[in-house]
Amino acid sequence: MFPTFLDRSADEVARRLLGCEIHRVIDNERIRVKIVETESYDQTDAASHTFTGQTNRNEVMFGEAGLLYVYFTYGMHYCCNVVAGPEGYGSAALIRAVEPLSGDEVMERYRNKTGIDVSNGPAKLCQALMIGKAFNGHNLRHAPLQLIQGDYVDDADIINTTRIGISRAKDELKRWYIKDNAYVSKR
DNA sequence: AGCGGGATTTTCT
DNA sequence: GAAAATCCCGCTT
Repeated sequence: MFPTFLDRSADEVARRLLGCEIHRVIDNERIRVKIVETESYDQTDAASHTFTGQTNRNEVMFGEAGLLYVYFTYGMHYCCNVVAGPEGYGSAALIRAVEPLSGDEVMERYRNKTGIDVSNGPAKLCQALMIGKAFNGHNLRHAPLQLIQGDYVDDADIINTTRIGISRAKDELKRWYIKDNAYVSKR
C-alpha cells in the first residue's frame, strides 16, 4: 500500500522511507527496489533548492506530498525526491541509494554496470530506473512508478549523519541510511 | 584505496 | 558568469 506518513516533515519522511519499496514497469519488465539511503531538505534549510523561494525548477517541492521531484544537475545527471509536508511548504526527501529486489538484469542493462554500482548513488538509481525529467511531478501512487510501504526498520539499524555533496548547512544531520547495507553510497 | 580532474548544461545571481 | 543535492576514469601509493 501507499505510505501514510508523507505529509509529515522532510526529516521524518526521509527516516521512514528507509525500507520502503519503489516499483517500476518499463516495456512489460518489472523492477522492485528497496530504499536504503535518503536525505531531507526543506525551505528553512540553506542547502535546499526551496530556501530562496519558489521557482520554475523547484515548484513540485511545494506541491502535494507523494509527488516526485526530479531535477537535473552537473549537466548530465538526474536525481529524484519524494515530496513531503503540507502543500505550499517546500520540502522533500532525496533518494540517495536503493537495493535491487528484482529486475536486477534490467537495471544492469540501463546502467551498463553490475553489483553495487547499479544503484549506490542518487543519479545512478535514476538511470537504473529510467527516471528523467518526464517524471518530474509524477504522482507515486500510480504506475508505472510507485512507492510502496515496506517493513519497519528498527531505529537500531539506522544511521543519521551529515549530508553528501553540499556546500551549505554541512553540519545538519539530515542524511539517513540502513546500517551495513552494501548499497549505501558512502560509509 | 585514495586523490584529482574532466564531463556538460541548466539554473539562478 | 559561476555553481551545481554527481559520476567516472586514470594515476599514485
